[in-house]
Amino acid sequence: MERRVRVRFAPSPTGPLHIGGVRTALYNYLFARQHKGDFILRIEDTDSQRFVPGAEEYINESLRWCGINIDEGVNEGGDYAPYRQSERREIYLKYAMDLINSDNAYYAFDTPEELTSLRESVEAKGEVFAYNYTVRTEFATSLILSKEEVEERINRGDQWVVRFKMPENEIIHMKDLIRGDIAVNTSTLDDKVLYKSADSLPTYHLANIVDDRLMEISHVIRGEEWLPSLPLHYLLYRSFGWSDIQPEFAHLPLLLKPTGKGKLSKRDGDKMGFPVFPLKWVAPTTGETARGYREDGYFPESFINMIALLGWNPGNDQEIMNMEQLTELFSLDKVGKSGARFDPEKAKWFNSQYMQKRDNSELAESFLVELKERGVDCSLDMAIKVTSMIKERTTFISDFWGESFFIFEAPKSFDEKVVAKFWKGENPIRMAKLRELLAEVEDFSASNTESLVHNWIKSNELPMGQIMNSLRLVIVGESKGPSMFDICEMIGKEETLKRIDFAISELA
RNA sequence: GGCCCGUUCGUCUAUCGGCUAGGACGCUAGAUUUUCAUUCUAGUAAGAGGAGUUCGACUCUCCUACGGGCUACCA
Repeated sequence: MERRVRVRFAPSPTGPLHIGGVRTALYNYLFARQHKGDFILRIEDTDSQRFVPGAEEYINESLRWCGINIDEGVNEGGDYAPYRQSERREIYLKYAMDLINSDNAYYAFDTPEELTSLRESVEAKGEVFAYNYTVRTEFATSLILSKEEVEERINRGDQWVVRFKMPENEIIHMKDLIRGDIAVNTSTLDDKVLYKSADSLPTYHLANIVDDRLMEISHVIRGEEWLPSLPLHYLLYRSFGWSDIQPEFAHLPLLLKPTGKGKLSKRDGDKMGFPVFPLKWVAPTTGETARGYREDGYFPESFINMIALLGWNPGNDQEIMNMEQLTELFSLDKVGKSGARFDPEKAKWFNSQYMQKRDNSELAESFLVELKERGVDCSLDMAIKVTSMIKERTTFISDFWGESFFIFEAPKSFDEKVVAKFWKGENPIRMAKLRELLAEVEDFSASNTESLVHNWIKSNELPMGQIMNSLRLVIVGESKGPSMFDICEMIGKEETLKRIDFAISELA
């Protein structure tokens, strides 16, 4: 019998959710949906030192914005609650004790300070310090201390940790859904801390394995940075006797900087001018801010489409896909093995694609918000007309104003280069004549003015380019924008004539 | 340093032993347009290097180089 697919996204609330984290969440979500399984959000807040207020809310809001729906989680609840590890703390100690009782782990009484200084002195000699089978008997641990001594130390309040007793010289064979078979010799691994008495909390490794088991997780899909700890996780499952029901693993390639070395970081975004986070973030303590895709004007569909293709593809040339299509097409064996450099230019291209698909009235409503802020009075109807006129030339809604300001306000100045090029010879006189012609026009619709003006140009054998560019200079102030007749219709007869008059007197 | 993972156009990638190596972004040129942009067309550009297996290798194996990750009482 196939077991029910249950996957989880398990971020740590230590700050804003990174774009790579969103991708991990997305792949988990797509996998769950495709297999009619469950997508779980588990908050891994076992590091009391690094906890950041607001980070959990940020994670939830980010996923909501992306359209990644959570089946079970801190806000949604579920049969396996609680989903916040800090609320599950009493669970973990028992499992840590089980490991000690089965001789797979042991108490260690050395303090972090002792270890740091020891590590430093060893490294000063150019050697590598590893807390493993070669040295563990040199420390105060339950491996060498008598049972009574261990109890006495614990009772008198000495701090302790539980460390995993990593086997010596054993080859661990693992399977990764993306990378295939992997083997590691346990002698290269160390005795990881699983539980710490200082805050009565487990470390990631213990909490993760215990919760994945308890929550009946079927597939662990996570970032490649976890690959080195996969042998430990295998060994933990084995020590608990859960090897036959452990989840399958898939380690995702990392997101790399657009240029240079290393993985994508907040600094890259700051330096190159693109967001690294889905939403804007304000650090609660420092007040430091980081821009977000939402605030930068990206559509969530576009954002999702873009990150979905970072490290995965459907195997054909299709690039524009919505969540339903992604769900249908997603496959772990089409996930790439190597890290993907992030390309901000392509991100923009995706948004312009989605811009064209967007409904005009929806876009217009967003545009109206900006117009209002600028003190521009505009009806929804008008905004829709403007939108349909300019959207094909934009990537973000924030581009709208720059592409349409001349519809809402007359030019106060005129582009010098365009003036030099077109406001010469007979053109000023021609504009005066054109003004007379337009003053007589009753029906100011684009189609009517267009045919009238074109006829006038033809019958008088006037140069089309000179006339139209001069008119554009007069009406817009520079050499850009959609069809002149559309613009004239939009601003109306009165305004058109006014602008011609103003330009003639101003440029005289 | 050690361990693990990876390596096709500048970037994201297709190819699962037969390739004249395909698509997209970007860039360049041309066409369309009254302008700018859009759009369309075309061009640019890749299998890290070396051995081996094979009739045949981008695809499989090994070595080297390079890149990435991990190496905390962080996740």
